[in-house]
Amino acid sequence: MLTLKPSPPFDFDLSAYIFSGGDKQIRRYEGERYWQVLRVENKLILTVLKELGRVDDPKLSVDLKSDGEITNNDKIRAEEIICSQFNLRVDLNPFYDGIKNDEIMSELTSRLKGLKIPGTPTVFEALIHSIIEQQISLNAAHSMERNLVRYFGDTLKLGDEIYYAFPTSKKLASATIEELRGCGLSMRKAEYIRDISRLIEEGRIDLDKYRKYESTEEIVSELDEIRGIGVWTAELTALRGMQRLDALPADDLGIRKCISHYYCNDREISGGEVRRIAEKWGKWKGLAGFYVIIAARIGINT
DNA sequence: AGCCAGGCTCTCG
DNA sequence: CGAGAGCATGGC
Repeated sequence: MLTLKPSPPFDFDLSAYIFSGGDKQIRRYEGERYWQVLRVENKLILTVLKELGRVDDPKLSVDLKSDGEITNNDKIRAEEIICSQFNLRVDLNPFYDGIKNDEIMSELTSRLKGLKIPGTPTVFEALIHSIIEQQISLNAAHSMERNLVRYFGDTLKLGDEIYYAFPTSKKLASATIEELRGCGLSMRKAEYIRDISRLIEEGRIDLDKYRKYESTEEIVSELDEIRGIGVWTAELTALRGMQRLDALPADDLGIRKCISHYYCNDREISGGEVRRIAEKWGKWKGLAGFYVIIAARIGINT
């Protein structure tokens, strides 16, 4: 068991709330607990997170369970992944200060104080999710994501419970198109996912190197050159997988609708208009976009 | 039933 | 080149 000290303010339950409908054997938030399987040093560890403190003095407990020994090094690695994934070390105060002149955003942030983006443990997972979520409804995408993880993901058995880890690039690189299509994916998406996984296995793509990049735009333009990845997919991957809080998927239908709801009276707006509105949020525009999405989802009206 | 849904690529003209 | 068809499943 670990106890983490996130940078305040942090509202874990609000931040994990989007996983309420998740698969119990993959990742889910329920009864004030969030759980998922992490791959640490090629070992599968179930991590269960729970908030013990308060928004202004947060303490996050992490329970680790595996089918073998968990070393001290494993714990350190798991802690590192969770801190990064949930943006625990990010101080939200500069964001709140930075959007002070935006009345609407100020209202939303005061109502959603402590909300941080819950990302993915790996860049690869964010990228595969983003590809699957291209164009189709989230419900359809989530069903395919579940199929993919259940079919290709390694299992962790703890007593009579079984959990699935997100598949490795190695596993997906050797998948057949038929298997991937069997998860509900289109021919195209099956190809994108297999081919990108192969490029990673061949060392032609190094997703983790992007974390070191100074500029998010540079990341997006490089990812954009890969077949199957457009600007939208690259931005979403940077936001959820690389904790780039300045990455705003402006062309996203949900973002466009929600920003219009709060800023343009629900008139249909373009990605370009979203980018223009988002300029004033500066390096926090991806995070601000997430606030707007969550605000709309839980029905905050200004 | 049929149409749209957090895009992207490929193919025509 | 720019526009337009095609894709997959889930939900309304």
